[in-house]
Amino acid sequence: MKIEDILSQSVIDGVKTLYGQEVPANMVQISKTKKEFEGHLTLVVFPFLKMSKKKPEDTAQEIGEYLKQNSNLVASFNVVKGFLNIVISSESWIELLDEIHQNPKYGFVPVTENSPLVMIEYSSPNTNKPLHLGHVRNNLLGWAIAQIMEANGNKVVKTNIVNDRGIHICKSMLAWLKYGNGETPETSGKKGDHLIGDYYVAFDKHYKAECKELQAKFVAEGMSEDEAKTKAEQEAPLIKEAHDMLVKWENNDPEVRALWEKMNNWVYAGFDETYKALGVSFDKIYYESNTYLEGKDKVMEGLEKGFFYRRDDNSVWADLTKEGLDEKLLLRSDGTSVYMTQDIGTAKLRFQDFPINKMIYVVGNEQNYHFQVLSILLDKLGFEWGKDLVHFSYGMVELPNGKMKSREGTVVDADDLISEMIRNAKETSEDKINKIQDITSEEANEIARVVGLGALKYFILKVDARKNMLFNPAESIDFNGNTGPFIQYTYARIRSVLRKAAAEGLNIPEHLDKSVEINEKEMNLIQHISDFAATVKQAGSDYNPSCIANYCYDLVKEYNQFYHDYSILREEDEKKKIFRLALSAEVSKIIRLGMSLLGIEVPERM
RNA sequence: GGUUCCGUAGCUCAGCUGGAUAGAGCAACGCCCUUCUAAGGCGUGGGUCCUGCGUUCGAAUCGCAGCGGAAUCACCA
Repeated sequence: MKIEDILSQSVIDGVKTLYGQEVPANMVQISKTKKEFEGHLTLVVFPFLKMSKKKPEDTAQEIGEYLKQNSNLVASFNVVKGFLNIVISSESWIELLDEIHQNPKYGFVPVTENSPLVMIEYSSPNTNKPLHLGHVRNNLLGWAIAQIMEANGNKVVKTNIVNDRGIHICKSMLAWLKYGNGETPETSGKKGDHLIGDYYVAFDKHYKAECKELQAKFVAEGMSEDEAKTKAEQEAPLIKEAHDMLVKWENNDPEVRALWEKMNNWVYAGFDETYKALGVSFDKIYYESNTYLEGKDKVMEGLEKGFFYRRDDNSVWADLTKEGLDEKLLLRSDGTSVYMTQDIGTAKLRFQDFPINKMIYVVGNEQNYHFQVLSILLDKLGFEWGKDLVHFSYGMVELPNGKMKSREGTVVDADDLISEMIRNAKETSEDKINKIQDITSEEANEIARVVGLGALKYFILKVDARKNMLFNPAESIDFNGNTGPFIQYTYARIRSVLRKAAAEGLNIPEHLDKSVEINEKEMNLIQHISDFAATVKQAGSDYNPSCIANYCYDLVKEYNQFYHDYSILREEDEKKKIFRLALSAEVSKIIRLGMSLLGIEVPERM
């Protein structure tokens, strides 16, 4: 049981004994003591003044004395204004550390058969271009939140809905046919997704040229600039051809379908490489080409029940003005479905496939409105989890001169970024790696991979997911300071100390010796370690990986100060030496667990 | 215009279920490698927590208003 909780109960008992009044648990505010003051935990006594009818200092003194008498946790206390600073006994701290020591997955709630099932949708790429930095943020957040949900005792199904059909795919296909000369990933040496992406860009280039020409022609015929532009964009031969191709695709034209399949497979092979490099995976992948026709029947059902209405032109709409939103189109006048219809259909399929208790969509904040609507619609249509579906909405990744725009070529490509990070890590480590004598070049490469990715992942995950974040390609991601490698480095250093200790025959006992005298810094470290469980819980309820990242950094920073102050292996007092090794081992364990929630690997040496 | 989100050091970000003198990293400057891995530690300088009003013993944190920025409001996905 947590020290705070036990102490909190003692405070409740104390107030009752002293002032004869029951206080609700939420009135007991216990927080960590600020660094400037002596003590571990601080009770804010202001809420009790009305009961004690005394000055804050006197009230705090009284409660402090009660606690010291009645709780064996409390070693001493001091009062500063209305704050009661409590020093927890060193024995209690060691007991707590021992408890953590016994539990190799401290802070993780085990998943059982009866655990709720959470489905997490993330990644969800289009198959017409390679993944960029925005997708990287999505994938890392999706993976991290999946790990965090699992650590909080949920069964997790990770899913991906691949947008593999539509006009954008046809654009790539058309450009490949027109300008490709039969180029393949094999003949060109390009990754499949990059190859297709190049043709998407090629389409856009030629299309723009056509539009410009046409626009000039229409203007010459007497149209206004704007009118001419709109008309040109609709009438350009290339876009018409692409639309024809889409119609053929929908009519199952064998040639178009074969080409579509061939090119999509190239893209999937490319995506798989990127996913593998990022260390993310999925349990179930849905393809829009299989699901885009779903959802119509659900809409019709809603129409019959009177949730929706049909306009004169035959289109179907939901009126959400009562919910403070607009009206939303669900079926076009030609009866075909739109994005929203598809998402309803996908939801239906998923519910058939899995007994979902909770659905989390990891999708950018540009779609906040969409998910607000989807939630209401699913609820109306009788999906139990519809009302409280979670849209894990994350901010855009911005560049110094604004957003990434694929058409303007200002995207940061995921594959390029990953290999750049690994290369930088390799260069950086070359200066330092000679500290480790016996290291093979394979191991050096593996370290560079782990560190490079660690830097990238931590850089993205440490910032609050809701906020837009800035990435400056000119200043590549750092390896010093508040970074992934800093945390990884601390881990590797602890592991090195533990290896040396083991070589000396020093082993950490199964149960820790409670008679060791420990100092303030050590107690603070134990307190910090024990906070891990609460942090994991908070990350799970707030859907917030960044608090795990910040927790790891704080812990590592504090450990580094400890590490700097004491030479563990040179310590004369054997008991103390063992205790410090045990403490270090627990720190390394927590770092490993915390980083695993972020999908960041930790190296045994670096 | 409606809705939603954001605004904290020169830069990138923490802190936000109200609590003590608002924290890190980067950048600048100065110390510390014969000492378990210096990707480290210590120190100096740097703040109108966008503004105003309100609630409160107490506000960066909560409420309202304003200013500034972003997203969205498609028979695109």
